[in-house]
Amino acid sequence: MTNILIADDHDLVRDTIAAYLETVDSFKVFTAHDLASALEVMSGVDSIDLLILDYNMPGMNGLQGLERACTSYPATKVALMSGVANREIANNAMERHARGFIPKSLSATSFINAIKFILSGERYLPFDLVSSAPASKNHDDFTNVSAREMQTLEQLCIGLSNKEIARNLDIQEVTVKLHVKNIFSKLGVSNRTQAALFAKERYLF
Amino acid sequence: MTNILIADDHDLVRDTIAAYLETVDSFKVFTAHDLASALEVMSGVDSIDLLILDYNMPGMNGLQGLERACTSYPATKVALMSGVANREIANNAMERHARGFIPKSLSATSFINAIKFILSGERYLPFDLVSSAPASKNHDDFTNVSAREMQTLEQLCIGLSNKEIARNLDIQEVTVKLHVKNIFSKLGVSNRTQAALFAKERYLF
DNA sequence: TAGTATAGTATACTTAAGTATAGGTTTATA
DNA sequence: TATAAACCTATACTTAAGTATACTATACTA
Repeated sequence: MTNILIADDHDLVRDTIAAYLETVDSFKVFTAHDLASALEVMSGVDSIDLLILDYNMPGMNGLQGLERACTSYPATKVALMSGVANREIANNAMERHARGFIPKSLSATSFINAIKFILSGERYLPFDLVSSAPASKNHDDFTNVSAREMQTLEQLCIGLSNKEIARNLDIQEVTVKLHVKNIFSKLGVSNRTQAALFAKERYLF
Repeated sequence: MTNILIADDHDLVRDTIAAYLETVDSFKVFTAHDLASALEVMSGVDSIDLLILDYNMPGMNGLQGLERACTSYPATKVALMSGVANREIANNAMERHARGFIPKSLSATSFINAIKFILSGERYLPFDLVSSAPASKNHDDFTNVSAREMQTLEQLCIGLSNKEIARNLDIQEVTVKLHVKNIFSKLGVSNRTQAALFAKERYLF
């Protein structure tokens, strides 16, 4: 027997999905109308295999609710469901260890398939939401770079000249040159193009 | 009744998959051992709903076989199957209108789910293959750039100096400068850093 | 309080980048 | 066979980029 807990504040949506899930397969479905009551159900039932959280639901607070559920019940697979198929939300959710992102625009059969996928250990993200997914930032290579050098690097990353950067930061061009030179040695590159590419590859700006 | 044609040159793999598909659901499964015989079956049967092509199979010729099948039978959903879960191949296949990419490392239940997904109109790509997928290239902004200028731009995009580019292309530095200047005006940028960023943003190299 | 890091400036210099004009070759196309 | 386009080179020049050393000033820290 597979236990599924579905949490959504829209009664109609939640209950019809629950009813549908119980008809098509041997699922035992629990429901909740917000995050608090969802976590309450979690603590009362022996084991929920899959927890489906609505993104726009009291207590969710963006992706904080997702993280809270994931850390509180690591054995349970947690998926996020949302009415708007936002790419950024989906990617952030997956980065925060969601097992799946379920847009409500999905067809009923696709919805079932997605749930089966997640239950079988796969992670599910609709293809049209991942066709160009931005990777996460990597700040490790920039720990030695000072604040002012960082501002310089930021302007360098849009292809500005030293003179333009000096004007924008309201300092002399020689000072910019100094910052630029320090950036090179700290990043291990040898010119401004390499520095810009280096930062961009690590999705700094 | 749903018709599925599975084409793979490994008899054991193909026939066990076919047998498995017929047991779990109401699928009518056809088989082929290479692309030529697959297309032959296609022309003989009224309608194949899903065609599964093995990437390493006689007649495939990389992704040419996929394209051939897609264009010859636009009404049929075509998925690519491969023993090695290569990200680049998967993305290229999806760009070439494959309805799914199925790594053979998939579990049996996930395999079934993937097929159901594709049959229901979704497109399927395993999540671990898309966690940081590069977007599709955009060549529109580079139609006026000549071949030699393109080679120059490529080296410029790794932060090389004019002198280094000249050495690599075995031409004089002045020629490189000419190419670089032409690149600037064609791309509408004003220095090499902007040119590199411009190309990178469009995933050219 | 001496040391260290960041930040800014100044002067001076070398090298690279970028612009401009002129002229040459090959190759494909009208 | 012109005529264009891509490709390459030469000379000459201006500006930007990058390096080096030396000198302030502030703020934090051992």
